[in-house]
Amino acid sequence: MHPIGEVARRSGVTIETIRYYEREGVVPLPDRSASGRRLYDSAGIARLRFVKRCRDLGFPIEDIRALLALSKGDSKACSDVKLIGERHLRDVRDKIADLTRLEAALADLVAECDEQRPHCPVLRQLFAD
Amino acid sequence: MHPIGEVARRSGVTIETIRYYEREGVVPLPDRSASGRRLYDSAGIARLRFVKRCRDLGFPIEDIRALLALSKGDSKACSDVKLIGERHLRDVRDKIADLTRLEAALADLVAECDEQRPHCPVLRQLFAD
DNA sequence: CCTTGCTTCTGTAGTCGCTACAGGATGCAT
DNA sequence: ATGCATCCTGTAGCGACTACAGAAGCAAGG
Repeated sequence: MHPIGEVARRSGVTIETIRYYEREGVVPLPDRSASGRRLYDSAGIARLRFVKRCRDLGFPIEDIRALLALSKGDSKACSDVKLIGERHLRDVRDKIADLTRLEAALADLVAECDEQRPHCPVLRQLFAD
Repeated sequence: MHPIGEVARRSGVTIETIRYYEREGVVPLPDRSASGRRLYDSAGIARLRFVKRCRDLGFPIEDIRALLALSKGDSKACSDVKLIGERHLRDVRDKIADLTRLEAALADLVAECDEQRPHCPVLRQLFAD
C-alpha cells in the first residue's frame, strides 16, 4: 500500500488532482492508515494512470467515468468504448476545423498591420458594422 | 440611448455577458435611466460588437482590453495591435498542432475497436504500464 | 386606474478541470 | 526533542461565461 505522494509520482497525477478525482467520484475512496493517510494499492495506481492517459487524450471526466465503468469487464465493452472514442474523435476534429478557420481569419487580419499607422486597418475592421 | 436588451440583440452579446464585461472593466459603465436601467449610445454598441468579434477570434479578455485601449487613437496603435495579433496567432497554431497530434493518437486507438470483445484492446492499452 | 406580460436589476452560485493556499497533524531521521 | 517532509481538510481562485431568485420597472390594453 502506497501513500498519495508516491502514487502521484508514479501516476503522473498531482496530489491535489488525485484528491479532486476522489471528490468527483472518478476514482473510488482509497483505504486509510490509522492516522487517516490515504493508501493506494496497485489497482488504485493503475486506475490513476488510466485517468491520466484519458485526460492526455482530451477525454472529459464524464467519459473517463464511463470508460472506467466499462473496464470492469462486460461483453459489450469494446463497442461501447468505440462509441465514446469516436464521439470524442469527432469533437476533436470539429475543434481542429474551428481553430483552422479561426487561424486563417486571424492571419489575414494580422497581415494588414505592417507599419506604424494612426488608423489601424485591423481595429477599423473589428469596429466595422 | 438604448436599453440592454436591445443592445444585446444588436451586438450579439448576451445581457448577462454584457454585465459581466462591465463588472470586469472590459467596457465602461454605461449611463443609467432615472430608474437605474442601463442606457447605451452607439459608441457603446460598437464597443460591444468589437469585443464580440475579438472573442470570436479567440482573443482572451485581457488582450481585448489592450486592443480597446489601443483603439483610442495613438500613433503606435497598429504595431502594438500586430504584436497582440501575432502572439495570439502563434497560440492558435500551437493549439492546432496539439490537437492534431491528439487526433492522430486517438484515431489509432479507436481503430482498434472493431467488434464486440470481452478484452478491449483500447482499455488494455490505456491501462498498460 | 388596474392588470398583464415582458424587461431589467443585483447578488449569488455554478460550469469544467484543475490549482493553490492556510493551518494543523503525522512520520521519520538526526 | 527538533527539524523537515508529507499529508490532511476546507476554502478560494482561475477564465469566460451562464443561470437563477426575487424584486422592481415599463408599456400596452381593458
